[in-house]
Amino acid sequence: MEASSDIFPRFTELFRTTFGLDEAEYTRLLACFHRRLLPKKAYYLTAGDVTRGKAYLNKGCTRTYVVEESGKEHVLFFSFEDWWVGDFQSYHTLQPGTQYVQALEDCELFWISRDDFTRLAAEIPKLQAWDQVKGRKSMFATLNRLSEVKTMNAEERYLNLIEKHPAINQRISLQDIAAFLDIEPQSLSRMRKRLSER
Amino acid sequence: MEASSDIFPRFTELFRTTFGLDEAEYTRLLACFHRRLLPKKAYYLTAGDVTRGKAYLNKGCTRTYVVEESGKEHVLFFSFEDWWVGDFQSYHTLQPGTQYVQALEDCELFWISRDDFTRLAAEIPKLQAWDQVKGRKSMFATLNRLSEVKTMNAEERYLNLIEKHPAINQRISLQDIAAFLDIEPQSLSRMRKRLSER
DNA sequence: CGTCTATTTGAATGTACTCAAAAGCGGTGG
DNA sequence: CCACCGCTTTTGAGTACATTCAAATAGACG
Repeated sequence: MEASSDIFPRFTELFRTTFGLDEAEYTRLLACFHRRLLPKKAYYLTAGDVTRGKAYLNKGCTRTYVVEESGKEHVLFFSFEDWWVGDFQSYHTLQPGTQYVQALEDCELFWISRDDFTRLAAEIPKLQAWDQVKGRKSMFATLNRLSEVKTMNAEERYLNLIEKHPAINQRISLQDIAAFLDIEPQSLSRMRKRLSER
Repeated sequence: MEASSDIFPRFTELFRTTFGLDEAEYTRLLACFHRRLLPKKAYYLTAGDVTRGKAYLNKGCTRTYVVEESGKEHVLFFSFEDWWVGDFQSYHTLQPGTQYVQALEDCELFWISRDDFTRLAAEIPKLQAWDQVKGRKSMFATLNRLSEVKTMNAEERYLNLIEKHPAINQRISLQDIAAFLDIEPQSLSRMRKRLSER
């Protein structure tokens, strides 16, 4: 991928400013990334795939979900601009994953292979450190999600979601939000009506 | 702590055999651990504590739980022999934690301070690597737990728990298992009756 | 404008919940 | 050894709320 910081300012800032890579390191890093477009409804990953790399989400949003035997879908989380997407477990174990990652809007991804990233990380200690910190933060987030799912009911989790992502209703459909809350679309529709009546 | 592999064979095996530390490294490591007894019902951690180290659970079992505003307790997981206990987030951020870790039986812990572990890990690369792998595995486990909580109902999760820990009913009380499943003790009692009638 | 999908609304059902009480169990002290 | 106490588990009855099945309405897209 070629340098042209105009079209991905956040990505540039992440590695240059926030993260402190010098010009040479950044150029080398950038050369390993590949731009990939994912149209709405297309899959970045499906269950059974082995994750071959990691992807920076520059534009658009995705849902990461798992499917129970009955066929019901459960959204683990949504991802938006400036997030990294992929199946963490499959990435590290090289085993087939269990997650689906689907574009909910037309997406632009910057993709880097596992091998390239591993090599770069070995050469650039800052990158290694960043990856570890990112892994840890992701762990905190997941543990907090587990707490949340266990301690809060669907309505509390809905209000929580809206608080964190005020524009969520403009970008994510009712049924996807319902699949995130693990309730039926009808129940979410009724919940919204109930909440708006206050 | 002094070397006497008889009383903690799994711990010794973990670092010597499985992990491959040499005599000198192991002795140095062991010197940093402190034996700590935790009587039944005592707390290793409570919400608000900053986790100052990590602890290897040599004997006994614990519950790690969070409390919702109403006062209801939700067990995130149980820990048994050969597990490490602590509040992962608090350990890394040095912020007050949100979890309670309570002994469900008389416990024996081998405790090491964050500072000692950090220093040792810097000196012994294998230890560093092991810690990272452990962190990753713990991440997989948490993500799988999140999936499980979202896709399975209380009965499925109960059967799952029994499958993984067949002796759980001998060691953990009905109310603690109910708090793990996020249902009322009455409901678990009825569920057991229903299951035994088949 | 018409078709297809998403959302809303209605009615009946089921399951876990709450409140309440009884039964079981373990430990302590007389 | 037995009686009592506290705590855990079981059982009962009524209630609340999300679900299911079903249909109507609204919105999106060609």
